[in-house]
Amino acid sequence: MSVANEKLEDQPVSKQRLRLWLQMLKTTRFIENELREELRLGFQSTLPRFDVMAMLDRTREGLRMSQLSKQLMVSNGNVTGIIDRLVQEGFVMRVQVKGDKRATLVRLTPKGIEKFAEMAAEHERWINEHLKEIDETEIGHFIDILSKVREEDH
Amino acid sequence: MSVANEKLEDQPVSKQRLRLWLQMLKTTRFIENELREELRLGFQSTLPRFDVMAMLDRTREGLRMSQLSKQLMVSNGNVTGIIDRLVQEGFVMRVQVKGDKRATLVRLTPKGIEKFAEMAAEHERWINEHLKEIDETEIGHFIDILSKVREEDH
DNA sequence: CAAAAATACTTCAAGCCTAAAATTTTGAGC
DNA sequence: GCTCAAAATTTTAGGCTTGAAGTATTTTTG
Repeated sequence: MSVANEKLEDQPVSKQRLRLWLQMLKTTRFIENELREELRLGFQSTLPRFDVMAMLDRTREGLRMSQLSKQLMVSNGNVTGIIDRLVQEGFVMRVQVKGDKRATLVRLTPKGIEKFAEMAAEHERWINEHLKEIDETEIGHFIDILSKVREEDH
Repeated sequence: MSVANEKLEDQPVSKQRLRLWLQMLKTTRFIENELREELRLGFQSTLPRFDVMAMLDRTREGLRMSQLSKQLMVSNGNVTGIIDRLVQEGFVMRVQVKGDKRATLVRLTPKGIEKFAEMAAEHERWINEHLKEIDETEIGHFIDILSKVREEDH
């Protein structure tokens, strides 16, 4: 590729991608702020707790701490603290894995399942409202682009 | 709208929007994790500090604390702590606004300008690499969709 | 089988983040 | 000038987050 090409084509695209990234960040931050507020006022809960409960709701038999932190892309030590508080509140319980005394299985309590169902219904409504401008065709396209980013990046 | 319609059309779209949101979150979290690591290893810095410096670099005459927190969409008290550390490191300085003793102007020091220039160049390269799968046509489309979300939501 | 390496998790220190309360200063209305 | 609401920022308490160090257990390997 020529030097002229680099100046005329690569540079602008690189700046555009940067602009796109800043928009992505701003938009997700905006929606996260809204959700945080809604969870706080409506359920006296937080986003991280909701995320953990959502993951546990999908796997009722429970998940290991390491699986949780990997799926949520947050550190190991972080999950420990969030689970501590959820256990404290009675929404989650720790169960020993038999055959491996190092591991812990974490699962929702009946109270946790009930609470999550309420939160999830509202959550879906909030998201649908915030993203209402994106139509069915765009959703698919958008998801494709996003998954390409994560695939490529390994 | 009929009940049948609601079941056949609204429900699925609402689920799809939810899925889209989860993908957005996962993708931005992934890229943020990469950037955090790169800033830490390459510059002994952090994402929040970089964000603040980026904002200050765009407005060399300085910004008020309140403008900073509004632009970055983070709380007032949060910015105080980040600026404290940047001042400590010598990259930022606080200047009194004359005519209003309540307000503080914050601006980059020469050392801060220099440091930021280095970081910004690398940062643009990292973003361009992570988003390399998104071509010029898609970028524009993507940005349009994102801005619609924030517009609509007020 | 004993030593070493790997795995699962927790603890720790430091930084980021929020909402709410506190502090200081400003600006109106009297 | 005085009073008081509004504005700009900091402080505070509590929760989230990370990377690194620590503990216990399991697996590998010599």
